Amino acid sequence: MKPVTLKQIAEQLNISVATVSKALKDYPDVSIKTKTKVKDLAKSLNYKPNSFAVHLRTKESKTIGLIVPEIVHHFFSNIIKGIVNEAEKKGYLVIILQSNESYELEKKQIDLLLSQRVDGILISLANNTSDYEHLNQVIALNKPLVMFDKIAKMVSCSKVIIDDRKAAYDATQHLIDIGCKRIAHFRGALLPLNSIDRFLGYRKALLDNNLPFDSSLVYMSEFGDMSFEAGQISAKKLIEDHKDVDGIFVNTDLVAIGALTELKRLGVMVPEDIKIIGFSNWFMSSVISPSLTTIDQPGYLMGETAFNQLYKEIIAIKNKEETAPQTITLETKLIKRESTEIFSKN
Amino acid sequence: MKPVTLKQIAEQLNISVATVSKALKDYPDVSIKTKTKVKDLAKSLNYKPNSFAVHLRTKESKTIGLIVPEIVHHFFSNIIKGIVNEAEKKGYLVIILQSNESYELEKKQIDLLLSQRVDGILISLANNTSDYEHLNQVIALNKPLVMFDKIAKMVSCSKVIIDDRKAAYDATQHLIDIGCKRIAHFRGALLPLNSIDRFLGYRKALLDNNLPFDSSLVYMSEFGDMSFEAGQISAKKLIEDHKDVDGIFVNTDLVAIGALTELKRLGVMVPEDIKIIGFSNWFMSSVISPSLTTIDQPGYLMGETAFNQLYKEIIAIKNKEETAPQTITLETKLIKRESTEIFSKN
DNA sequence: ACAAAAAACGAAAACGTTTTCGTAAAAATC
DNA sequence: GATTTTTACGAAAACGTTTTCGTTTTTTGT
Repeated sequence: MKPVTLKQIAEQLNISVATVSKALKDYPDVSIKTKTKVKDLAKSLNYKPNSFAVHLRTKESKTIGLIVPEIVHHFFSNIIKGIVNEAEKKGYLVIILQSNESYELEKKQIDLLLSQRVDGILISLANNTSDYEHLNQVIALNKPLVMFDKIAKMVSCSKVIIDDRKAAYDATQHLIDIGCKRIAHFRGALLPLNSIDRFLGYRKALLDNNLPFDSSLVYMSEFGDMSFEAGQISAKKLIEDHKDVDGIFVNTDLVAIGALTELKRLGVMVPEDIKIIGFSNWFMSSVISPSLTTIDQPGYLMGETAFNQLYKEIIAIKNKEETAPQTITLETKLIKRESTEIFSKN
Repeated sequence: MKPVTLKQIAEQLNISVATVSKALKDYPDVSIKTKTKVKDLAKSLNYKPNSFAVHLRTKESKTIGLIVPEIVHHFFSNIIKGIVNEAEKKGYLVIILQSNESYELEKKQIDLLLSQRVDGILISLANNTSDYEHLNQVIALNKPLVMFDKIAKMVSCSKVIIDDRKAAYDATQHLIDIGCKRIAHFRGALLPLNSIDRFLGYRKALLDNNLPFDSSLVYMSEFGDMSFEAGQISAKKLIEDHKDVDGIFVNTDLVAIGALTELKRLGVMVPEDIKIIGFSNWFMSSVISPSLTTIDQPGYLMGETAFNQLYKEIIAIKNKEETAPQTITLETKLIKRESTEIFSKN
């Protein structure tokens, strides 16, 4: 009933605890004979080292902390999966926490993880996080910290991101390439940074193609929420305000799908009248009708990459090596689907 | 740089480690004066108890393990969210592991969690888990174990489930109520249990309504996978084989959406020609067109409930009370949408 | 002022490991 | 067979807490 300890094994075999410990870890100064005796008994008693005792001695927990703003989200759950899978391969466990887009919670959770003595922390910031003291505290403790997707440029740690500005540029360019002249943008809130960058990418693409930038074509949902309804509302307004729009670049797929639905309801044809491109490549974008052209964000890869960077830094610190913070930018990909198919006008 | 310890605080204040420890935990045998001195210094040094030392002494880790077959899944990520949120409220951290629907991995992960000395384990089984030794091992160690959704009836532990048979019955009954006479079923694989129960609910509803059960109307995808493509393939076969079918009850939403798409491609109208009902209420079911009638599975609530049951058992064991395993059945709800709207024939 | 009671503190053991260093036993060398 | 070298083992400290129990100090009552 109570877990087996080294001591019990030692007593049964009439040898010392030290020898048992060393036998199990294949120290060279234990004879083969006792090694096999010890290992056999350990297995038959189903011995499992007490991780607390181990970690107390060795100062490493083989555990990392992960903070995401929201668990129920296709992109983030893919990231989580990437992290968890990769961590397990390297013998690390992942403690997961959800900040619910709240800075206050995020701060508390960092504290929690620190007192849990995790070996490192992976984090994607809450939207309203603009103070970075809690993050700098982690760095000050010389504990590896890697940020992904929703990052703060000011914090001096490694980051794994996509190039939102470039991806948005590509998306907009695609609309232009297939003939759109009046392109609207349904943008995200003022924070996180990602929204801004996507907006800037959109604007740059217009200007680079000698299309006028018209700020009245940029829509932001009332509460900055990225919901299905936000897409519906913006689409309705857009059709009321601007009859001549022929393309929309939307900040995120869910909003794009809302817009798609509303346009359909209003009798506006996609892609015939208006072409739409989303962002993130949510699974559902491939199965709705018309299917949604979008930018693929490599969630799983981002999770893997973020963990591997963290792992490198954990090992480096263990070996007392210096490491410089790195920023890794992952490739995005334009996924062409029906919502931007060229409609022949004959 | 190195974390602050009780010893350092004690030395600075010229008192013993014991007193410091007691002061921080508000023991009655420490004077108010020293308590405030200790607490102030602890705060200014940003002292955080070393969790390993604490846990080594107290024998509880304030950590639980969670194993799910798949993280990237709307239903499961909702469950995860419910568990993580509820756990945090009670001061517990969650270590998350993904079995990838593999029994082998699941077994290893149970071992991992046990050696990590978690206070309890939450698990939803992999499809091919049919041996329960690893689970019984947990129970034998008197460590709380709660299974949810994909359970094994044979294992003597608490369970949180929905009544799949009844839910499937309700779904089928709904099709019957709105006039369907020839109802097909796209079922899941032979495991998990849930598929079987849904199939049985479907059959019972037919028989209770004096409709013949025709096994040729029951389709199972080749590899037992519940994918979009599986829905497309089954739909195609169905239309080839049975011209007279007017309703389909599908094992899960994603497959239903695949079927929906294929029917549309084949020129079969939903709901006019064939009515479809899914299962699980994936988010996308509400935004596709036609929107999909389905059975709502309360994922978040299931997560909350599962954690709370586990928590109860953790506390009970701590207090050396006996607890009998409980099975908690959560309510499902029929969500009526366009895919089963009644089509007036005039 | 003195004993008794109450309050405040500390010494030490314990939790289960890991690892250093010293020593005993066995093997090798001449 | 005596000495050295090699091999195998164990004692003990350390990691940072918590908690019991004994001791000292202060307060109370007379």
